[in-house]
Amino acid sequence: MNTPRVSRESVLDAAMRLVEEQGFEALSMRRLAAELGVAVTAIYWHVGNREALIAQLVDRVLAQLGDVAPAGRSPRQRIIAVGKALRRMIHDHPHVIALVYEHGRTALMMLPAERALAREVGAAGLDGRRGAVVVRAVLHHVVGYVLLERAVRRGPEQHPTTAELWRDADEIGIEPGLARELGRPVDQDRLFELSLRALVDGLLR
Amino acid sequence: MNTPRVSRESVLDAAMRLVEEQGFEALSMRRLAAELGVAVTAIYWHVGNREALIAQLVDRVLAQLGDVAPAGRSPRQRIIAVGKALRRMIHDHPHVIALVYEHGRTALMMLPAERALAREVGAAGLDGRRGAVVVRAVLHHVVGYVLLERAVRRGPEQHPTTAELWRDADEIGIEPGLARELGRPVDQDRLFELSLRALVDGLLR
DNA sequence: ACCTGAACACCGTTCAAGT
DNA sequence: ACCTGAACACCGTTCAAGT
Repeated sequence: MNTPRVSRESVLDAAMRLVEEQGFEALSMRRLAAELGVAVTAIYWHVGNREALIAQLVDRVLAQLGDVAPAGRSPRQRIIAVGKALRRMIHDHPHVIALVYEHGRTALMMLPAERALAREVGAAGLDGRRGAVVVRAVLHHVVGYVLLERAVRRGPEQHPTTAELWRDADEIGIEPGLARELGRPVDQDRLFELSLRALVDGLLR
Repeated sequence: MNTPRVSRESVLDAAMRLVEEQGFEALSMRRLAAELGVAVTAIYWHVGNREALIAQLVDRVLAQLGDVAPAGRSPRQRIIAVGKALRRMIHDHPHVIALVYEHGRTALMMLPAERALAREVGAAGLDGRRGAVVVRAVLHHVVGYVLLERAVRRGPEQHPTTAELWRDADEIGIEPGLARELGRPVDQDRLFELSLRALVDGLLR
């Protein structure tokens, strides 16, 4: 009886490395096997099939993520802080969101932040119905924003550049100063913070 | 000289049908060929390779989408109307967003709505810098919201159901009435409209 | 308990060859 | 100009067989 060549953990480790270094689409059973120096079918013994492997990867990653820590004096400030922390957390683990999104477990990823928001909203003294709307609206705004950031960033070098798209804008009734501004690249950090603040202000009014 | 068996258009038609009926992942060159009753390689002659095929599909779909029509009396109402129309448009073409998202051309899909928003924001009398923030914040909110809706809807029947997730909430400092409310299913239409209104209110203040 | 090898049914893509 | 067939390098998965 000789020691096992791989284990569930070593398979997950290698899979995680593959995803982090080469992206989600590089994760194939055969490449994984080659990486581990083992026959493809050995992997199946340890983790089941590909879908199960990904599920276990998602579980592991979600466990690592950790809670978001709110900071600030007023409930309003703390709600905004949770939103910013959530975005930062997702940004710090770009491979995670691909994995989680592709496997349809976004709702679970958002749960810690949802709870943190619920605490702050409760502290702000809102009743259940109005409070739930605030929690969910903020949560949706933040996560949706990050998903879109990802989608747009992934875009190829656009054939028509952003500036060109707005060159003819005044001909179709768009104010020139506005068109010029919209032709510039977006400062995502600034836009995120401004829109989050506006949303929270609108919700707490 | 006999007539061609397929054309660029017939290939795109068949590909579109495949995506609409069986989803994006069902679109393979070989299946497409089988559907058309032709050798796989014939497709390559007409559309290039798979990536090029998808690009042409995206172009065609974006051309079909049409503009969003604003309605309402005040600029504020019209901005909200554009946001709602954009979400409806994306919802009406669920296969489109998969295609566009997967191919990184989300920014182009948003352009008509962005222009409609720019007109309304200009009419509201905001200057360039502030107006651009409003346009982009609303646009990001709406599209991000829809992307997240998609992600969450795709989630498998969660092992822990939503209600269970909030059962122990009061033990970790969450107000019971709020926890009960968060355990209920989300009314997406209502939440979308409320959060959009709040965002616009916060932005126009 | 743990691993291999062969086999099956799929992929996308290239290339020489046919009409 | 338009299409075929063979070939190559990939996939995920199952199954019988080995130790």
